Amino acid sequence: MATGRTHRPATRSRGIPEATVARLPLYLRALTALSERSVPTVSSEELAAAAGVNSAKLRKDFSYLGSYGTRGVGYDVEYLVYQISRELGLTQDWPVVIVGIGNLGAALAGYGGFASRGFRVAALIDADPAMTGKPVAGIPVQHSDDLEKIIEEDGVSIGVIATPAGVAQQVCDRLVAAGVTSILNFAPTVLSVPDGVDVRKVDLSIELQILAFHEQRKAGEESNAEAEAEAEAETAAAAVAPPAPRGTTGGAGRKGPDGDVPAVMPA
Amino acid sequence: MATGRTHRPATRSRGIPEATVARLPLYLRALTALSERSVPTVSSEELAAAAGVNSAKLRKDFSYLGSYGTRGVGYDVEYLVYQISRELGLTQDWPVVIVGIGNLGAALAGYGGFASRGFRVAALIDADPAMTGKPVAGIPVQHSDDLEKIIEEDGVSIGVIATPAGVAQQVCDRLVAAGVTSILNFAPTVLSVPDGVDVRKVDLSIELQILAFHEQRKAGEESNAEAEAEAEAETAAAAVAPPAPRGTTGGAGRKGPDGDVPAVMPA
DNA sequence: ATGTCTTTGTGAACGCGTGCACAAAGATGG
DNA sequence: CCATCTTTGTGCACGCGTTCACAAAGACAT
Repeated sequence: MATGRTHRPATRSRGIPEATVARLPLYLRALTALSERSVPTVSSEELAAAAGVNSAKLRKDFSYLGSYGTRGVGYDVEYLVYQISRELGLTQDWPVVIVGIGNLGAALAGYGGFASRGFRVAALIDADPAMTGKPVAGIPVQHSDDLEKIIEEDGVSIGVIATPAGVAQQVCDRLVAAGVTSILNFAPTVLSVPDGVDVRKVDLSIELQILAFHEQRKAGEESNAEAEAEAEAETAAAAVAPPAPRGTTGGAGRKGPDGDVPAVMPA
Repeated sequence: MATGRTHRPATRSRGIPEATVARLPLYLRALTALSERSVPTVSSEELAAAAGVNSAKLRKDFSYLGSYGTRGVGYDVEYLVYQISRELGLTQDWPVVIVGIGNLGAALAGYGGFASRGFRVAALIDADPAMTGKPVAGIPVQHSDDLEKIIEEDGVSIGVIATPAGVAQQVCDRLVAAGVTSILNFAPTVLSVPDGVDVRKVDLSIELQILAFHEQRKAGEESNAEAEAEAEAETAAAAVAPPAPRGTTGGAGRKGPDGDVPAVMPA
């Protein structure tokens, strides 16, 4: 999960739980795959397997949408594709602007998964004048001076930020001021937005860090098979690189106002 | 959040809740920013604001790691950076391979957020012979024939898949067979892996679809201010594009409009 | 029509995550 | 040394999400 919702905390949207909404695209993908293979119907068990979830969960998810299945048979693939698409709002056209055409922005511009689901890349925007006019994925890059004009003319309500972290907030502000109400943020920053604007964040390095955590745990488990492990590796760690917990009062402990402090060099 | 864990369902890892682990990188980022500005200490309130979370949640999260704060003062920034880094396993070096050097793979290879957090790009791998030897982000691309050798020689345990969906599963199988135990998957497919292997998924289009859902809801709310809205737009929608609820034998019907095929083009 | 068999839809129980609210801990000043 | 003030750490309650398990619904055969 590279995901993390930000705004709109636990507000059930129109009776459909957030967790369910987040899984609908998953079902939709599995269903379109079946549709292409001309499979007419599918059971909750089969579809759940294809989507990588539990079948009970899938049935409950669908129950929020309505009773679209047939007992004893399963779900009609085409019908379900349509119902989910409609629920997600994919039956209409969503113009999207991508701001920041670096490697990532270019990758996004060329990503087939967008166009295939109702998202249309209305414009690519970059602050670098050298990029202006250069076609990326077949679309000419426009200069960020025209950001407001582009958004208003095309009625864009969804913006993707793929800029460096330093300028993400100001880009965000301009997008919002121009009328964008949903933002997908790839920059590693916390964006602050007014009420009514949704922000979703995708952070590439966070996912890796979570993997590292589990990886470390796996490695630790197999070496310290016994109990011993439980007793905080604190002492051992302290021997390696021990910034003092706090100046402390009495302790002679090396207080380090700016002690060496290991690793994690600045981004 | 663009994210979604896959394997390892609700297993509390060593007493630290998954939800907390997922937030640690967030805190770490905020803390390193403070560290760069040489801020010595920070209160839970301030740090929570910087990380975009609730302060009670932050304190509870930290309480799982231990008592690293000082009442009446706050947390020592440097010390906390170290503790979180250690908990996440970032004090050690994690060699990572990226498979599939298209636009996205190239973006990942050059992403600063990796190197700055203990992740080292050990190799870039692509199946296209034309790519072999070509430097991307300063690292020469290697051919996928050498995948197993690279992984074993470098002791790589984390792999990133940025290939087209069609080959993601086989790439995954080869990675796992060669010894990789954590996988970050950018291909829009459900990967199946043996027990003991962690998979995390980042799907760019899923995030947009979730945004679209909320966007649609927002738009619907303001236009249908009254009750009327509640009564399923079923009939109206059916008039627009109504695949029969149970196509049965007759209508083979509209094949999937979108070639789902994901892109993330290989070269 | 009737019975059997498959699969959905959901009531209910459970567990995790979140947020409140407060006591305990320590800093700071007199 | 005592009083006051700030901020942490956490017990507790609540709500969301997940899972189980089963009754109801329909297909299908006889």
